[in-house]
Amino acid sequence: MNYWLMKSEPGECSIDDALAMPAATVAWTGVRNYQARNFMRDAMSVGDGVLFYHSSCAEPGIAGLAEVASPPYPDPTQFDAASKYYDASAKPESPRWMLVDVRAIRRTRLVPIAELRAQPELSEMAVLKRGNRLSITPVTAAQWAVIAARLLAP
DNA sequence: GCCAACGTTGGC
DNA sequence: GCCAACGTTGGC
Repeated sequence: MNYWLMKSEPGECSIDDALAMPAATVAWTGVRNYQARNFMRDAMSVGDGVLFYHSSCAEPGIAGLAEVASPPYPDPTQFDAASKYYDASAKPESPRWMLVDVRAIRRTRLVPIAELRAQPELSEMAVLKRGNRLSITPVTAAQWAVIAARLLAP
């Protein structure tokens, strides 16, 4: 079992949007970074824990808990000429972009990035590293435990 | 809107 | 394969 932090712009898909979907599940479309793709394609397993993070918004931070809900499969938006994620070089017989489904479990209080930075135990979190731009980053079991027990406890 | 940081592109 | 230019991310 692994743990991940996945960024979503709430204007595109917030934790509440995800919870409102059938089975509270969304296909994680639109990732166009190879490192992030490789995490989904090669390293994720169904049931992995996910911190649902709101980015590029007024209050960036952890907004909910989720889990990986499918094996990897081709991102359908890469083949859709009408999509902003269209990739003309990707063909159905040779897909370039893979994704997983993510099932939202619950909304949490908003844990701002500044609060994460204030936790010494989280100083090595990939998402907090200087210059980080990855939309999907690994979370260690120890980091997950700190967040779950201290920051997200009722 | 600013800007640091980093990924990608493409000429050579 | 190098590397400058460009584009994107994302917090502030």
